Amino acid sequence: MYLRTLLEVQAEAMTTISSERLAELAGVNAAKVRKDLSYLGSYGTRGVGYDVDHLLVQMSRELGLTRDWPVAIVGVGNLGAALANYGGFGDRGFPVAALVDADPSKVGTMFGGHKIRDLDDLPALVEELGIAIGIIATPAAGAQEVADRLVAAGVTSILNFAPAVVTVPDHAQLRKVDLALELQVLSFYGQRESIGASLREELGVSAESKESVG
Amino acid sequence: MYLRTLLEVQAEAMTTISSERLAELAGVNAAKVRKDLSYLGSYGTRGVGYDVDHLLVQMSRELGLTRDWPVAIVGVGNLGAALANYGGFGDRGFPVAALVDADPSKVGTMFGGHKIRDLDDLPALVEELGIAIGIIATPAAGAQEVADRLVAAGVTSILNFAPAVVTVPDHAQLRKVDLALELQVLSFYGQRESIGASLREELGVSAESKESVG
DNA sequence: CCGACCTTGTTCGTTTGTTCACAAAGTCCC
DNA sequence: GGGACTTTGTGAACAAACGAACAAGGTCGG
Repeated sequence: MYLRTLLEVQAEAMTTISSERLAELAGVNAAKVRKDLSYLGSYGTRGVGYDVDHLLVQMSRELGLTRDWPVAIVGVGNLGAALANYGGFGDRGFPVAALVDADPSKVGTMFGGHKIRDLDDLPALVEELGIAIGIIATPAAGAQEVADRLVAAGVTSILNFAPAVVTVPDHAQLRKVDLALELQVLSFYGQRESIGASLREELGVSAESKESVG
Repeated sequence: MYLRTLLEVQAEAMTTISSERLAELAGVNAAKVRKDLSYLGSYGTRGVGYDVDHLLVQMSRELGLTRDWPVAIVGVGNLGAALANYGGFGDRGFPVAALVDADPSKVGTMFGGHKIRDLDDLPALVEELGIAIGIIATPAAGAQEVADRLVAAGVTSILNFAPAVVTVPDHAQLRKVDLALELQVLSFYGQRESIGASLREELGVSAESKESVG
């Protein structure tokens, strides 16, 4: 998040930035910014702030963003296809290097400039293309097996879009994005609001207005 | 998450479930399950567990999932188009009811069965279609304005896919999904692993093998 | 009807994460 | 060159989340 903010700051030709300003832009507390940045080392200058360029270099290095990380998308259904077409990954250093599916009728066909490969080809793909990250975009039922096969093939970073609990060995990293879950959380607040609204209506009370925290 | 797990459990024709089993399936601690479920009320039976059907009803009601929540996708670029085509939202009670874009050359054209509407139409769409949730899939630069206009139009729940810090008034709810950020986090661990691997190689130490926490 | 057994609901100590507050360090103007 | 001012880095206070442990409540077999 800091990285993204710093890139914007850099684009505005600012050479240094204070923790306070960075906190404001990133939407967090200034003390937290300083504590977080201190893990990189003491790169700030008291009385001045942090050198934007230097911070960006250090941060990119620490985050491993000085090289590209080829990703494989497993599951070329609705979501997988959508993600494959979405250009945002490649732009940010995560080129989609392979598409994989278990469905024999899909394997061998082209999609978005890639020939869809079989799940069994995973080890070869890792070897040939240096796949570092696997994206699971299969139905929930197949997610765990795909994860297992990704790990077996040597992929140690997995991003799971399938709405299922998936576990991996400790040496592998797993993150999950559950789109429906996010909407359900919003639905929860929407629900509470509806209840609040009908209650207020019933009681003839006007809604309180709150100020944004920024 | 519990809801999803319970639906699977229900599909297997189990009528009751213990906090321990539910915890295992959901990948969390049993005490946490009991604490979480206790917010719904005391729906468990000591010595037996929780009634799956009853829990599902209570939970769906509490989460506001007993009705559909129409969503509007703002920004029909790569990501917006991908999300619009992805059927997963509708299946889960969040039908895509409208597509909105600021680009005049897109407005009026059809996409995935919807005529793309102008940003200015938002208040009317909220009125006509009962849009409850707005999904921001624009470039980062436009995200804040879209959020402001969604809120102004009466949408109080927003899911932001744009890689930008967006703020909303306190009465509105905002959640964000940053796909590139997730990959960057994975890259960080991948990077550490690479460093670890080269260090170990240099020192002639073999990698430690860790057991999964399950 | 009773005792053995199971599972919930909740308390409480522990850990983790965030924020405040301030000394140390450095800049900048006169 | 010196003093006023700014900003970092971090120790200590505060807050939130987690998980172990256990009493209370309930089932079930005999």
